[in-house]
Amino acid sequence: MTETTDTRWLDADEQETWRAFLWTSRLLNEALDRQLQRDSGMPHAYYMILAMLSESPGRARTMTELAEIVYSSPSRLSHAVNRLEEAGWVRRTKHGADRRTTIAELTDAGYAALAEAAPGHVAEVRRHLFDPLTRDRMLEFRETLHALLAVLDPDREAPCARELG
Amino acid sequence: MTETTDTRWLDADEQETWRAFLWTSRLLNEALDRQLQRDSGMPHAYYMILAMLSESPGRARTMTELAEIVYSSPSRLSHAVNRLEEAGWVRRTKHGADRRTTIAELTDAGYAALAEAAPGHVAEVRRHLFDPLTRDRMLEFRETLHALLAVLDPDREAPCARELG
DNA sequence: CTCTTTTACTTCAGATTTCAACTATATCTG
DNA sequence: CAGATATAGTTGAAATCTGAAGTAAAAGAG
Repeated sequence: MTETTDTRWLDADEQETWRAFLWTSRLLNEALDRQLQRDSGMPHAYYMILAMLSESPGRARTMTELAEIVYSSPSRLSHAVNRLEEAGWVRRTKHGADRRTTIAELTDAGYAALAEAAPGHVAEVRRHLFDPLTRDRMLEFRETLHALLAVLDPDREAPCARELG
Repeated sequence: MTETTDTRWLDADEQETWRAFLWTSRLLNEALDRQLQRDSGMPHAYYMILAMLSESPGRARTMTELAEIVYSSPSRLSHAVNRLEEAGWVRRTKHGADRRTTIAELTDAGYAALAEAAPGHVAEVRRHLFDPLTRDRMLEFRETLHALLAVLDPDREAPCARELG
């Protein structure tokens, strides 16, 4: 509590890097949210839920798994799935063996909505994230992000855990 | 409208890069929000408003300037300043010459709150963003972010516009 | 000097997120 | 098996954010 330690402030380069990261992520997120909301009537967070479900075996996941995959709190996911269920894009089922767990399943309508939203969304991601970068820069960017993720989310199985053995 | 063009989907590397960026920015933002909310009772967005005001001449800015600096919509800023004013951290004044414009000014209490919040916040940024990166990686990361910002926010005066002349 | 347009900001309503309970089921302990 | 604890998920209220509409003042057009 009594933090007598001197703070090591950010130097100019760090300051600029930090703010660049902040603004970049905010602007990118806003651009994607606007595009998806305008063209497909859903926020980006909801698109991601549909996308992750579509890649899951049987297009279904337990709520807990799904929350982990989309980096969402259980509460936020629950609210979101409520809306997605209202839209008819996701269906909830009860797990047979463990009756605590709920399974969220992508409906055909949900898959169709995703399929229709995807091209515009991908175009937006490409335009803002990949078009401005050379391939090499993109790959080194990814390495940097993985280094950050390793600290931010240590428990996650590292996506680049090839060097482990 | 009739988008007959075939979508160029993301390849595996792009997909991984995109999601790494998404999760990194989300996790970092959540970490900072939690730390600031817990230790200083304010969300990160509000901290940023105080911080930007503190760096402004006279610790004051018009609402429009402030909104641009913190990359916020006028509406969001207005709501935020309402709360900051309730907290006694910011004061609104009317501009003399142009009676449309409102000036937001950091109060002494606001400066004090900022000063108290800063060390913990900076430590969190350092821990999550800079400790995991070498200096070179940090600098190249910054270049990449500037390349993205140039597209996301073309009207902004580029922070690295040295090459222009 | 009116009329129109722009600019600066606020407000309203609705949507989403957060955080703290809360319910229900399963598991573990003795 | 009874009781404690852990897990899975939901709910409700408060906070925040969004987008559209509204207000007021300034600037421009005729």
